[in-house]
Amino acid sequence: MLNRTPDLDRLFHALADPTRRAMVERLSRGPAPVSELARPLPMSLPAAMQHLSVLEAAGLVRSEKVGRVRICAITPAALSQAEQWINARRIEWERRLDRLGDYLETLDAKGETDGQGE
Amino acid sequence: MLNRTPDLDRLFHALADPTRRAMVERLSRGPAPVSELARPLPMSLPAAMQHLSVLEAAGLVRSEKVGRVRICAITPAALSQAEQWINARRIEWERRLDRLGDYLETLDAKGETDGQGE
DNA sequence: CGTTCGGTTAAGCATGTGCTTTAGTAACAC
DNA sequence: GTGTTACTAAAGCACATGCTTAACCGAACG
Repeated sequence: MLNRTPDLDRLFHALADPTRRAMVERLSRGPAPVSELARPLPMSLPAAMQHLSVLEAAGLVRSEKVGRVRICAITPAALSQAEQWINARRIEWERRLDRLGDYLETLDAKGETDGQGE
Repeated sequence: MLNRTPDLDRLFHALADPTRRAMVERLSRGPAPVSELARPLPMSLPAAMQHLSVLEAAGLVRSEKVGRVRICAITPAALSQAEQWINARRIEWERRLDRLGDYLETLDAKGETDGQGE
């Protein structure tokens, strides 16, 4: 049921790098050419390109060549896929804590008890 | 402003592995001992333990020894940190598309024009 | 006591990742 | 045409990751 993870793998892996997150942050504010993405980074341009292709492989970024310049832009849908997975986990444990709450309430009828907390 | 990323690194990296996500999924439904987390996995127990320590290092999982058994549980707060980062990106590009929308509306007063699209 | 169970540590290895430098190619400027 | 700009492709290298097996430890059980 949960084996369809090839793109969540790529997605989270892409986001696990500060350089790549910086690129996504930059692109959230609008499209940019490769060289502009690379300029602030402490690495060579080929290295930046490699990060970029990881982002593209993850579906987070889309790019298109215009003349000799490659313009990059984010693909919002990909990010929301990651968000959905996280959300699904939260729903699960919230429901569980909810049931636990119910259970503790039934215990509450008899006295004070707790096994929860930071 | 965005250089405080040491734990987003660990967090996304931890989630980038299907084995580790499976563990988180399992733990979302309730605490479990190490051996129960490891049982369904196609790998040795030490390998599973290593994944587990990645999850702990990322702050996603907390564990405690009870007798000779180690009980593991998720730490919901960590997940929401990842969610927040994703959300922040969405807010940024939504605001940007919003401004673009405004801009296109002002153009609309004069006629039909577009520079945006797939 | 000794044995099994659950977990832990350590060493070793194959592969992957993140960078580098070097050497291109295509578009634009002159 | 030549030269510069912006990107791309390829090779190579240092280090990290993900797994293995073997050996070990303390808790529980007889």
